[in-house]
Amino acid sequence: MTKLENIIKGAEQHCRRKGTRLTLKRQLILRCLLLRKKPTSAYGIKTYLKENYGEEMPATSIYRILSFLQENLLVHKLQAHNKFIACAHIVCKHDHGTPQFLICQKCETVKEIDSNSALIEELQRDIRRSKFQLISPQLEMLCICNDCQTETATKSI
Amino acid sequence: MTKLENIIKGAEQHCRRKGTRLTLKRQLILRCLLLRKKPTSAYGIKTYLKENYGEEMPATSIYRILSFLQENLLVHKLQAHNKFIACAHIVCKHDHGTPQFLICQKCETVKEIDSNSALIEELQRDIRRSKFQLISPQLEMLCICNDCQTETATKSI
DNA sequence: AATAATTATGAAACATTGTATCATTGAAAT
DNA sequence: ATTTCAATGATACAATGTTTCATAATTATT
Repeated sequence: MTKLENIIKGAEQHCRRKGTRLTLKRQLILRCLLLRKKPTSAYGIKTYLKENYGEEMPATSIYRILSFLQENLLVHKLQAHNKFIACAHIVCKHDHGTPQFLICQKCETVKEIDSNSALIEELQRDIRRSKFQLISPQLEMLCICNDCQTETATKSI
Repeated sequence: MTKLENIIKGAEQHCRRKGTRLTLKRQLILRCLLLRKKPTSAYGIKTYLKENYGEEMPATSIYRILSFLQENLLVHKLQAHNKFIACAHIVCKHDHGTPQFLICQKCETVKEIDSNSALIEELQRDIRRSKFQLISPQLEMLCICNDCQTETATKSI
């Protein structure tokens, strides 16, 4: 079984456990995001579906399905560019505490890292101290990735 | 001198030091954000200008001016909702390391907090370890503020 | 199995956010 | 005074997201 199919199967199980359904359309959109790897906008998915599956899906449905996938922790929305990306931890026991995304501003590569959980806990303490309660823990950090760094360095010589 | 005028004066000095100019239009938009206090969209500013100053400003100009204010560290853009807010530290020696915003999802109140800088440094180390380089350090955390929490708690009784 | 109830998706129209391009105005500099 | 550069205006458009109402598919109930 391919890795992709394995992830899809994992996602199905995950939904079943939560009492929700990973319908074919939802599966299709998850597939897109898994294949694309890079963050993709809702309309980007629309185009991708059209070009690769001949499937015309209305924007409303795509947004709805993306919401479903987010609620079921299968997809993250990157606020920084209004784009979506498949969760990197669908088939591992990794918990979904506070995902942290490093986003390259040049090539849009995204790396989901796992900082020291003590660090995250301290951040949480700071938040509680300010009388706020974290509801959607997610950190996005706008970066330049190593490849793009060396690229520009070379160019400027 | 009012606090507002004091901040505007501070912003002017700040620009002068950087060799940029806080023109009247730029000042006007900064004023809006300082008065509104809550995060405001570009078009929200447009409406505000119209209603409160009778000033019709094209969207392009507003976006341009917001970019200017961001570059000059007078305004932050909150990625989470595509809205803008005046920097809380225009007239203090506070440095602009890594601003951290707690954003209430109900009432949109924003609190700019200052976590322990050791914490931020560790986050930076994690990033470097992943071979990324932070370029626009800013953390946005989606929360519920204390007021909205107690409000819903009361309602549910 | 037939029907009702619920959940999921489609379609159309629209609202909001953001940008590209080119023209115009205003300020600063020689 | 004229040139130059910086700042703003105007128009058109692209991209993102939502509202509303209709239809289809699934599940539950009899």
